[in-house]
Amino acid sequence: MLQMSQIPLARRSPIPPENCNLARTIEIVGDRWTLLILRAALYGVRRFDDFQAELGCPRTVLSGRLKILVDAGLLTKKTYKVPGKRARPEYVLSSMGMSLRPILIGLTQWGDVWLGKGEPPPISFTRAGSKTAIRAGFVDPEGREVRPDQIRAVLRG
Amino acid sequence: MLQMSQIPLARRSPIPPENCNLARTIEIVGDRWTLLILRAALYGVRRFDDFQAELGCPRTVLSGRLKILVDAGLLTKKTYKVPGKRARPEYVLSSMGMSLRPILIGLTQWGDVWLGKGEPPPISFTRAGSKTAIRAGFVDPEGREVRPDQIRAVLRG
DNA sequence: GACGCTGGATTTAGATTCCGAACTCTTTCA
DNA sequence: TGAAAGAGTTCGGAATCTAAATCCAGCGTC
Repeated sequence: MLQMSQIPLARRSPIPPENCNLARTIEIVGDRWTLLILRAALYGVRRFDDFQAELGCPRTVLSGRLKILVDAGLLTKKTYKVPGKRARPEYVLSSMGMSLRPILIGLTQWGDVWLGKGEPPPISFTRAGSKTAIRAGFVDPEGREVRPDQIRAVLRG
Repeated sequence: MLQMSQIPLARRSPIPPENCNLARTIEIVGDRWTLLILRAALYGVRRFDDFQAELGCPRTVLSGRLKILVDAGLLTKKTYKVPGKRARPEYVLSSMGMSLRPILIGLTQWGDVWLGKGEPPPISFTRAGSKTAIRAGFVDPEGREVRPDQIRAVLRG
């Protein structure tokens, strides 16, 4: 993760995957169904059968993935009650899960660019009150953009 | 993906996963080994045995994942030749794969915050020539940061 | 030029996970 | 009393994963 144009050859990564926070993150969210669940959750889906209809995955897989996400802290299991119906659980994003939103948007935009087949993207993102699209990127502490070729990795110790 | 603080209940997402670029992206990179391969590649790993030593995954799985990434266009299969040795393939990131870097860095920083166990992150990112850390985020066309609660989703049509 | 070495990749067998459908359980409505 | 709806669990067969052994091609060596 050094320079954009050309990454020097390495035999191993500078940080062993065992104590890398990226690898730890991948252990949780690096799964097709898990990511699709988070996608649906960010669009407001909360209920078991709604997730199932949205994803089309086996109920047993959905059940397992929801449990993992609740245990990891990305989803919170609450109870909802429609009047005249019985109480049921719902799965809502915690702030831990919410903070993955920039990454999901970034993946969406990556797909728009590289997999979009020339069609305009079905969903785009703007600043509130504006109509021009925003994009995922990097900012310094003052909120100014840092272009990809300016990024440098710094190892601790 | 509307407002940060409270997402309204939805029975289905506004975009069916079949023609959603996020879902298409997840089909490619939504896999534990694939993401770990991309992580290693961004750190400069290029050779089969180096990937294998880095990831510790079965060679058959590695072989399959590399093929998927080459077919999808994220990796390019080239040939390298050490003098006195025979020519061998190496797998280098294409610009398509390179452009995933902000997302991988974003995932790293998400892990630093939520899975870091209080330790300072082993790797951080700065602007070239500076020492202050940068972060993944959103910018408008003029390069100014857009804070998460200012983001709005806009559907086409 | 037969032999071993080395790096890349496939084969094989067994364990795990996935999938799809059916089933369970509980409360509410008719 | 019966039927419906929501949230799961159970179960057998199919696909995938893992680990280890094997294959394969070219280079250096003798």
